[in-house]
Amino acid sequence: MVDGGKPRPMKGIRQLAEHLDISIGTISRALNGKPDVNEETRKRVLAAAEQLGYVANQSGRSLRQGTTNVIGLMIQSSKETVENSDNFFLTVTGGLQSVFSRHNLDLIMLPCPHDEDPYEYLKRMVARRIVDALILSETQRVDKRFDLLAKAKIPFAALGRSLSGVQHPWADLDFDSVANSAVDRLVARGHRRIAISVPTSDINLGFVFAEGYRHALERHGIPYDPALIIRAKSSEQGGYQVADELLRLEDRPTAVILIYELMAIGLYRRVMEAGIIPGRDIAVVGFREAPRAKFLQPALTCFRTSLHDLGVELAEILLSSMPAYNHLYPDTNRQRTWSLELVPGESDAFYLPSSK
Amino acid sequence: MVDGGKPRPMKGIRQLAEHLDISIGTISRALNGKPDVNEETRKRVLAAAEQLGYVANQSGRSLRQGTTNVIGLMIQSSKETVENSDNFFLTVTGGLQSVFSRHNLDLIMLPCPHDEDPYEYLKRMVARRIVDALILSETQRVDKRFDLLAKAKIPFAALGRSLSGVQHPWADLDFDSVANSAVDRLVARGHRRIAISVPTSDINLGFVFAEGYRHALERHGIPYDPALIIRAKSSEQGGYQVADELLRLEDRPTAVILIYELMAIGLYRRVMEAGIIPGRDIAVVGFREAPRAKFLQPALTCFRTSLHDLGVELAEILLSSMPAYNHLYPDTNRQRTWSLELVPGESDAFYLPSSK
DNA sequence: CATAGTATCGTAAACGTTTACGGAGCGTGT
DNA sequence: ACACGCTCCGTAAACGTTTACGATACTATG
Repeated sequence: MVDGGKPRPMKGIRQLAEHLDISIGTISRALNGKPDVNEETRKRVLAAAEQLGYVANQSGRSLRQGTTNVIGLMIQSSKETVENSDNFFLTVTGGLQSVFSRHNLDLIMLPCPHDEDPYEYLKRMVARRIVDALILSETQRVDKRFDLLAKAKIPFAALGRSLSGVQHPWADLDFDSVANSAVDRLVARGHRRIAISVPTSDINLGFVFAEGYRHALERHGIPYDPALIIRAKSSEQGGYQVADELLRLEDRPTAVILIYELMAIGLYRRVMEAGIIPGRDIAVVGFREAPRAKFLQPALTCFRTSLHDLGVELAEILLSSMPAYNHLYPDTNRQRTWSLELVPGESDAFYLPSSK
Repeated sequence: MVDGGKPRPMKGIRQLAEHLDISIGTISRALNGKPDVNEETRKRVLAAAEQLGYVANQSGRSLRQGTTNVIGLMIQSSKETVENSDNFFLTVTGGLQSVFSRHNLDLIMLPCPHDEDPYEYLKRMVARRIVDALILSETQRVDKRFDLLAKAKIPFAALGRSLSGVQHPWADLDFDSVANSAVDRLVARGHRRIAISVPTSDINLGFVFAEGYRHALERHGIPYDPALIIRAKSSEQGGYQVADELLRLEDRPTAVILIYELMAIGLYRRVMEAGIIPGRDIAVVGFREAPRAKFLQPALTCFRTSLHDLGVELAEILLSSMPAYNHLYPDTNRQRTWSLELVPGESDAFYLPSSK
């Protein structure tokens, strides 16, 4: 057997092997940190790989190992839900990656097209085996996607709770306590008719938010009025519509809780058109994103949190439910609500004269 | 034939072949629409695949074909971008997908972690051969990534121009003409000291914007004052800082052009703190996102465009530079600026008394 | 009947990895 | 001398596809 010249240019690991005159098996072991390889040769291999710019072909590796080292984050970006969702996802993504990168896992975002059914899209992605695990977001109240993933035996976690697949791992903002403390704060200022905005879609956070609101009212002995639950898009336009609704109500609320802070822009606009000054004639409390709310006029009272850290938490929850990694995250609480901190502004600073 | 009731999930093409008693070659040909297969058997194969939920394993296919049918969109989500990107990426993504889906191409987003060098990140993604082609965004004035992609012979296009790789395909908003018409409009209202905000980073759009502004001034014979070019983050906070700078200038400008509309929130806040009313004492023009600007108080004059259609355009540009698809997009202009439409608001509606 | 052509299908070889298995070399203890 | 264990490395078989090639049956043509 003459292993003489090079009849044709080899690619990949074979070329590297030929260049070093080492077998491909050893090369692979050296690169993957396997124990049974001389440290001396490992150094040579690593150096040569670096120099020649060799990186293992992912398809070959995936095919052999049955694993892709890629985690998918599915986002729906549907027109109806949250229009300003990018920085939300990108910030959470940062937290996710800071954990995944420690395990050489890459995160990719899977944006489901508007015109495709999310369930079918997910089914396709799962079947193609392009990712090892999945993170779902914008969870619906009942969400068939959980059943699909459970049946396909693909590890997953969710950014947001859901009623389906009760035991699924998730991390979620604590909508419940936010609604509670918002109501507490407003009641302390003399408000009794408090409106709340919820999303138009069936996204579960809307229900959780509304339930928290309802419980808080109960606690204060304030009657619950369904007319004060206003469905609107989570955008400036939605805020404008919320104000429209408020103005139409006969016994007009003195306060309103918005589920998304940018809605305040539209709401401010609309009530001021009606001669009503936010922070003087009507109290407004928003949700999330304190740094932005600070610059509204009047500054919006709202709730701050670190979406980055929420991402970190969610990543750990996911890894703890992946067989290959769960030993690293032994007793992780797999269902975790993430708290927010109240940031007082001027939008609800006044006290109702009728109170006390 | 007893149909047990629950068809268990298939592992691969071999089991499908066994189930149908057809060779795997024929199965593959049938599924991929190859000509030399009987229509009758093709129907049988498709039906069985559908029933058993068989979808080709992507790794196997990629390995054999050397192609993944996946297009990557790299986003950097640097701290600054995170704050202002809003639904920018998701909207463009929608346009991209509407084209790609016609060719059975899936789009994934590749978010480069904050703490990783974009160049190294891209290099890794390229080497792993996880995508067939790439779309770059947030292009820098000089951007080494283009050289990397050119050398790796990976098809690519950019969302945004760059000075490097002069001949690279791109689609970009027409910052030049936006700056021009903003200046024209302000000059027509009597303004001669017009400030402009640009991003703090080296992202190329800032330079293009500033150049357009400069040319417009030249056209009107207005002297160019570097002090009127204000670097600030593209966020509410950035807008606040812009206002700060403006107030500090001795010969205070009467108008300001913002590169990102949300900056107006912070700017409004700051100038009003100084007793200056936007739309009366100072003219403000913003860039992009007319629907949102409408709800600011006073409504912001800005420029509207369809980011979705920009995505469509960009997708076609990319496909036209991919060998496998370029025959479908024969004479596509591979460098395309995308125009915007002025949406008049109230923020610059007044005329300077000194004019005329 | 021989031959060529056509439609359809099966066979097997890739694609680039990882890894189970075994073998060579060497040291050590009996 | 022998057995044994250890360290290190090469060999070859997978992983699930696609596809070049050839085989078969059938039809048409001479």
